[in-house]
Amino acid sequence: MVKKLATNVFARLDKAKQRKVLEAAVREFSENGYNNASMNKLTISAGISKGSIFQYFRNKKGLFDFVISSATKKVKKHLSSIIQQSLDADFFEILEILLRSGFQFIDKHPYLAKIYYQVLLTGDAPAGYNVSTGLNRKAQDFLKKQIIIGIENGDIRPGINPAKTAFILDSVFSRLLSAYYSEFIAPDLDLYKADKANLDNWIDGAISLIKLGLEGKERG
Amino acid sequence: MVKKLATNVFARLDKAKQRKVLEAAVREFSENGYNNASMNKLTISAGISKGSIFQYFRNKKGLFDFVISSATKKVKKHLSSIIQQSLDADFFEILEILLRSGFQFIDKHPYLAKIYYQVLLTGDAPAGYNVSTGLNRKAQDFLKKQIIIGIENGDIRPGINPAKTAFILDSVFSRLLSAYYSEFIAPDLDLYKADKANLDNWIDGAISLIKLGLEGKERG
Amino acid sequence: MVKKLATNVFARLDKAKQRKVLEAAVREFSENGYNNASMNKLTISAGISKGSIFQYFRNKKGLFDFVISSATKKVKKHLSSIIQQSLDADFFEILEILLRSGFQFIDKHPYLAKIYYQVLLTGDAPAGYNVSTGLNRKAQDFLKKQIIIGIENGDIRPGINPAKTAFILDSVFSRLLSAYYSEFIAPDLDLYKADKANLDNWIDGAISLIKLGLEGKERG
Amino acid sequence: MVKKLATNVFARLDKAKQRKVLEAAVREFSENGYNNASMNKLTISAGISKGSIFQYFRNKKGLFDFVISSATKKVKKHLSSIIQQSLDADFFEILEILLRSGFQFIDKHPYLAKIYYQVLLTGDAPAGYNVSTGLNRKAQDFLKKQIIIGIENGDIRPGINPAKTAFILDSVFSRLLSAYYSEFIAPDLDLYKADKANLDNWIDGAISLIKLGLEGKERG
DNA sequence: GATGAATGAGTGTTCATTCAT
DNA sequence: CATGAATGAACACTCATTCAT
Repeated sequence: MVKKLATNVFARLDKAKQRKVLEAAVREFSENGYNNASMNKLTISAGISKGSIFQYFRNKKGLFDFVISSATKKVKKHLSSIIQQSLDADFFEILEILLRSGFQFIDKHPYLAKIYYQVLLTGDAPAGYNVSTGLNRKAQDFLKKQIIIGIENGDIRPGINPAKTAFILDSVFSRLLSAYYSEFIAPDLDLYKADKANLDNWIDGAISLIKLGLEGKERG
Repeated sequence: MVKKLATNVFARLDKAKQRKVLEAAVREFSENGYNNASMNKLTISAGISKGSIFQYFRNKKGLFDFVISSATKKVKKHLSSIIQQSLDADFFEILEILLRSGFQFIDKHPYLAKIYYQVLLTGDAPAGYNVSTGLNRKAQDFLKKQIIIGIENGDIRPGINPAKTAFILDSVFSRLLSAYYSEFIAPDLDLYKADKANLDNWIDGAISLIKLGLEGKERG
Repeated sequence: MVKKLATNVFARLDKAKQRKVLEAAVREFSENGYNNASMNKLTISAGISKGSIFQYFRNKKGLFDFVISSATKKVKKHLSSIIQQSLDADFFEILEILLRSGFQFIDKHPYLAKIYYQVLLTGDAPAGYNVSTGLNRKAQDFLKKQIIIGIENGDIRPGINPAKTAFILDSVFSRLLSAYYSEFIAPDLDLYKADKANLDNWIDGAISLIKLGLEGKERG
Repeated sequence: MVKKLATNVFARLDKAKQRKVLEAAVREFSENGYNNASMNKLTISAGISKGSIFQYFRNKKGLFDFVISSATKKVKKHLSSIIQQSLDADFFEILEILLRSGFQFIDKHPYLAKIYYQVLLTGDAPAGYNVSTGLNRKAQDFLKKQIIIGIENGDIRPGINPAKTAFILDSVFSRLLSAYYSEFIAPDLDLYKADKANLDNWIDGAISLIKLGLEGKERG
């Protein structure tokens, strides 16, 4: 017996309606976290009936899974364009591309990043949700691989631990991104919804700091 | 008529009872976040009556405020001992002391850090709660001040933006601490509940990386 | 305008589809009782659209009526073959045939008996459903008639009340049947899904007990 | 840690309120069966708030358990008086006492029997509810023991299987009781809410029938 | 000052049924 | 004639908070 996927119903819907529902869901989860998001309020803000949401997604977890997986798709699409741009770049150029495109992603999808970090950093997710198989690991794996290549290239000085360094770089990048979409992370630092000039300034500053820490060639 | 401060009543209580209530509250908020924490369950696990807790703290927000402020006191006490240790230390030694004592703080108060980062990173807090006035700012201010001193000392090379650098260092440190208390942040990196050897390894690695990025003197 | 009978549409359907729908309905009602049966789940397990089932049967009650009436037809068909077998039999042989064929009926239609007894014994049926016009009365009427004949024959001793005795026999028989399809009725008595040997044993035991109670001739 | 029993809360209530709630619950379960009973409607008919019921009994199953256990207590109390009366009685006198007191019990607690048979015969009970450990087994065990004694006494002819016979007697008795409280079981037989004369008539008829089936001494 | 029973709005979820396609 | 998306009332259950004792 074939189990009907919950999303089949949703997928057959009018595209505009799909977008409306997805946007409302993203917003609700983003603003309240998983457990505190209200299916009731969500249906109101999406302009659909209570029964419909559950017909589309079976339950709250189903909707959340859908939100996450559609977000993941968006991230992957985003990343593949980054990888294109990165082909001939050295390690620190790749870092810059990565960071810059992170900010761009937030510009395009302002609520997704918050959901992602909420899940990752607080575990506020459906029961049994496996956080660690997600994007976080992929991001660090990507960084790790680039670091290894960078060491081989001579871009990065040898003797550093690629996994740990990837983790640290990821920490910095993700906090920069968080501070870009959330006014509370770094008040007074002009990173929240920063304009292009400020952003460039931060990117340059962060990258050059990292460069000094990792670069393979002698200074001077 | 002067409104009695809620905590007055609580403060006059038997110390053991105070501790029991506070511990239960810390635990409940830590495990569930602010909005998802249940006052009902809390009273049961604290072994206290429902009426009493509302008498002591007026409402859920009041209890949360108390938890946060008592946590803040603990952090400050912790920090003042750090400052003592830091008097004759150079910048990078201070960093190490800071990081190391962060891990110690988590060992002593395993639930507090989680509450703190939950509030900071997801905004899961009482309506109108002002996150940015808290410890986060203080931590960064302390770092900033040390950086400025470090530049003056020649420990740190000039040309660096102290505020931004403080923010970045704070990002790294807080993520390291998070990964120490949460199994999901950095699986496979042996930082979650790490033993002394692993911890030293991480601390050394992180500090020396930062040193390379910031240090004032020529390498070699 | 003449209102079309709901079942007309259904009756014209492909026989295989009819069977699929009926079987799914029987199963759903049997496992959950009338009120707790779900039309939503039923349509899924029947592989039919929601609209169609309401077109065929108008509403839940209509479907239930159909299930009951089709079950009644099956029972009647079954009974008529029993009556054939019973033409030359004495009363206690008829009883045995009746009981034995009851077990056979359950083997062939494992879910129907449960529905029937659920309705009869708990009243879990559509609002206003008239239970007492059903098979139950017919079974007792049949028994009553046989008892009267048995008395006339001298198979059964005179002086007993045919209607009451029919009721009592029906009680015993129906409980035996119930215990054959439901594991909870008589645990430890090896009647639930009994094999042929056990079943024969029960039938012999029950019939000979009844014989002793009713038989017309002197013992010994 | 001691888990507070849900019924503690309820037990501390005003007796009149306890009775009101219990009666409403018994009625609701009796009229609708377990799954179809509505906690919402129950609170309304009991005149209490939704929150209260769940404070008293934790959940629907908890309330049901309480209803069943309080019913069981009533039955046991009832039975112990029967056992008193049965001390010097022969087997068939005991049977009569048993049946007669069954009718008396229904007079006193008109809804309990229905709940009991609903659970037993249809399995409409909380998930995981173990039907077979209940009163049913005890009733049959009691009958079985009496049969064994009866055989030893010579009241009952030997060669009879006590367990199976107990099951059959139980079938007859329970159906008689069912027909006394439910108008649908045996319409036209004057057993539903029968007056004393009718009841005596049924009891005599049933017992004498059984006597003929089981009695140890020669007829005539 | 301490208690804990009471509350009703809120939660996620399922339901039988309708009706535009 | 078949479909299945839409619906809103109903479900069991939890919540923070109140207040009479």
